[in-house]
Amino acid sequence: MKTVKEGEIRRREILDVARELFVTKGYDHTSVNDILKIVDIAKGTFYYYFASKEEVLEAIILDIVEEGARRAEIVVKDQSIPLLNRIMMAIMAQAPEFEGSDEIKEELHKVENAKLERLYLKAMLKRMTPVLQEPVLECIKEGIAHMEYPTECIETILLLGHMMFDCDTFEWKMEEYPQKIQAFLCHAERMLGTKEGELNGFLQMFGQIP
Amino acid sequence: MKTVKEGEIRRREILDVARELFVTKGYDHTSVNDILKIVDIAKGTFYYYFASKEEVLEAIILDIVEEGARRAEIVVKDQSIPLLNRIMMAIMAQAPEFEGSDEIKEELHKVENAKLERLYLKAMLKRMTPVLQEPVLECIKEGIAHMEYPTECIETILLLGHMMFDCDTFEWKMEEYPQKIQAFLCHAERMLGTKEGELNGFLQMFGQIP
DNA sequence: AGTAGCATCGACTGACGGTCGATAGAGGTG
DNA sequence: CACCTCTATCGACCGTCAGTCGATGCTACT
Repeated sequence: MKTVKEGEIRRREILDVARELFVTKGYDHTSVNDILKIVDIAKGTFYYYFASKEEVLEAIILDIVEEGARRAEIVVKDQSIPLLNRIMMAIMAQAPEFEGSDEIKEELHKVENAKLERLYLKAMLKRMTPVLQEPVLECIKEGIAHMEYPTECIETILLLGHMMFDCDTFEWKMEEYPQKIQAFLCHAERMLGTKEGELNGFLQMFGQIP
Repeated sequence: MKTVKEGEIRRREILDVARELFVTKGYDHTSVNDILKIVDIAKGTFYYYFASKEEVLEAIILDIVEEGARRAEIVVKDQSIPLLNRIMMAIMAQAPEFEGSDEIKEELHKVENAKLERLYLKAMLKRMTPVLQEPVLECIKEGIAHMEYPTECIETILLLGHMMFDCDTFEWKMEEYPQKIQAFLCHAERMLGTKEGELNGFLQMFGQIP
C-alpha cells in the first residue's frame, strides 16, 4: 500500500518522529526501523529523504538551536526589561530546558546522547554568541559591565550555563543546586564586571530547574 | 593454537590495544574485531575479561584520568612553585594534551568520540576537584585570592580549560588562540579574585597548544 | 491513452556486538 | 603416570542494525 505525500511534508514527518525518539530513547538506542514503524514508511523512503541516520540528527539539532535562538532574540529586543536582565533571560530562554518541552529535559543529557549533546553545544554557541553581542556591548557602553573580552565572555557564560544546568556534567544532587546556581551567578558577575549581587534576582528563576 | 597468559597480563594487552585504537580511530569506528586481530585472541577471550566494549572504554578513561591526576598531584605538592602558579600548572599537567601523548591530542576531540569525551570529563572533574581544593584554600588564606565558592570555582575553571583547549568546542582558528587564552586567563583571575594580570605569565605556556 | 519521473516499497547485504558450549593446557593428587 | 579440576581460550553462531538497490505504484502533464 502506497501513500504518496509531498516531499516537504514527508521530510517533516520523519524529522518530528525522529526527534521525539532520539530525545526519549537516545540516538544510539533509536533504530531507523523504530522511526519507520511510527512514520509508517519503508526503509527506501527514509533514505530517499536523508542520506544517513546522522544527517537526521544534524537537521534536528539545527531545528532545536534555531528555536532557542528565536526565543532569545525576542527577549533581547524587549526594551521593557533592564539591559543586564535581558542578557541572562535570553540565555535562559534559549535553553531547551526552560521551554515547555519536558521531553527534552531529562533525556538530552544521558551519556548515551553524548553525540547529540556535543553537536547541539557547538551549533548553539555559534548561533547564540552573535545574539548576545549587542546587549553586552551596550552594557559596557552604559557602564553596567566592564570587560576586555566581550565575545569570549559571552561564549564562556553560554558554555558554563549549558554544561552546568542543561547537561548534568557534575552530577549534582538536588540539594546542591541552590549553592551551584549562586556560584554560577557570582562567576558571571565577575566575568562581566558588574556590581556584586547585580544578578541576585535570578536565583529564584533558576530555582525551577530541579 | 592456544597461548595462555596470566589474567592480568591479557587484560592489560587488551586495554592497551583498545586505548590506542579508540584514540586514533574513535570509539564507534573501532570494532571489537579490530582489537581481537591486533591482540591476536578470539572473541570469547575478549568477553572473558570484559563484559562489553563499553566496559573497556570506561576502564581506559579511568586510566587516563588517573594518570593526569597523578601528574597534577606532583605539581601541587611542589613547594618550590609559587602557590597560584601551582594551581594553573596542575591544571595544565593534568590535561592529556600537554603530556607527550600526541596520539590523544588530535583524536580525543572529534565528534565521533563524544562518548569517550563526555565520560572523560565527568571522571576528570570528580577526580581533580579535590586535588585543587587544598592549594586554592591556601591562596584564600594567604590573601592571594578572594572568593566565596572555592569548590565551584575550581570546577568551573577545570571545565572551561577542558572545553576550550582540550576539546575543540568553539572550533577556533589557529590565529584566534592567543586572544582566547588571554580571555581565559582573565576570566580565571576574576573568578579566583586575584590581582589583575596575576596569571599573565601563563600566556606562553598555553602557547604550545597550536 | 500514453508517458515521464517522482515517491515508495521491501528484500537483501555486510558488519558488528555479544553468546555459548567445547576444549586445551597447567597444576595438583594419588 | 593416570586422573582430575579449573581457568583461559577458542570460534561458530545469533540477532540487530545501518544502509543499498532494482522494481513499481502514483501523479500530472501531454
